[in-house]
Amino acid sequence: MSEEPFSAPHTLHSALSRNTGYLVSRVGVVAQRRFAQRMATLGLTTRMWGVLNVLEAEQPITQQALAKAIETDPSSIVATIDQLERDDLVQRRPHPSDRRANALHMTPAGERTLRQARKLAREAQEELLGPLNDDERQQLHELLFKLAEDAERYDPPPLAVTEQSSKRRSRS
Amino acid sequence: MSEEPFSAPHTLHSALSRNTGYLVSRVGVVAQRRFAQRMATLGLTTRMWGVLNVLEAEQPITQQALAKAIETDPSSIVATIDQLERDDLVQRRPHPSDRRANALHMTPAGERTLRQARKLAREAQEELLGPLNDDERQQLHELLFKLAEDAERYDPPPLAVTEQSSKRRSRS
DNA sequence: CAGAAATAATTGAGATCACCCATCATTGTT
DNA sequence: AACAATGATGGGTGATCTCAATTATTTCTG
Repeated sequence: MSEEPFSAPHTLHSALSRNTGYLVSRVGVVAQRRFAQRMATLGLTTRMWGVLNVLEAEQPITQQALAKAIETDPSSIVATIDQLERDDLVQRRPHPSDRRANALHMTPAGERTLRQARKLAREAQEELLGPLNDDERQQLHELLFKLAEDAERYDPPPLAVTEQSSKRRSRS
Repeated sequence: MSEEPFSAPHTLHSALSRNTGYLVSRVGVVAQRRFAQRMATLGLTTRMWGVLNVLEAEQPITQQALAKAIETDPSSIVATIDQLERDDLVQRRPHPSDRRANALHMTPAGERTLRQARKLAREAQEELLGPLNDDERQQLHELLFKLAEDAERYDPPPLAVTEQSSKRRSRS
């Protein structure tokens, strides 16, 4: 009897929201979208923001290392750095011991922009986590961190699917 | 302060993983990617999976309502239904009272496929939530659900920004 | 030490996808 | 009857991701 033929749609459908995976994914894109919007204010993309963050922590870094750190294709880094260099937020300098590589450095302007970006990031965070109290935020963060850590260990990026598996593997 | 010049990259950088927003987003894409891979096994995309789920819950539904339910553009629905119909998982029937609309119905094959898809979804879920115990899973789900609920209320999908008055673009 | 293999940066070609607009048929409104 | 709103659809655009190929340089190996 409770089966209305063409009932109201109303988003976040229960049939889907049962799946935690669906929820992470969904919340993830919304978070990303909002974040991107905020960052656009400073002329930054999410990736540029990522670069600045990593760069601040590991000042002279190589583009390869950077690519791994922000989990993206090395070829995508190129354009990102191009942009950042154009905006004078980052500099490509010659790597001291490897002439193939670039040593990426942040400029003073880059640091300034990063500070502003941090403010926006906090705002975005606040907006996203609005409905949660401090305890819950803490919990959520820890849980997600575990997943992120684990996921990454297991996630053999969609590339290199079934090769001869004759690839040298990194060993830490 | 030990500042190694070109230290190891190692993914999931601390500078980024501090942001819960970054974590959701990151975990979200990984989850989605894996999920999609699994679903591809059955010839399904994530969106098709979403359609089947909603459809099962609200049998005769209109494409518009469906679009809202799975949070996507109505025009994207068209191709999705085309595919599902081609695979004989879904049928477009005439809407009883509105000749513009289609009444979407699931076929028996659709139900079968959905059941199999559910199995895969459980597997994916299991893989994703591997490092968490039952309590934690429960917690995570509830937290994400709150966020999803809230986000969606606030999220004025990137479309229909404000009115025609918001033509401002950042340029530097 | 020469030659081979691996690595760093880069370019460019597809492929995919989200978003948007215009169109057409139909419905609802006055 | 005229007009606005809605459902389905097609098409077009731009952004993004992925992959392959290229060049320069370094590292490995016999």
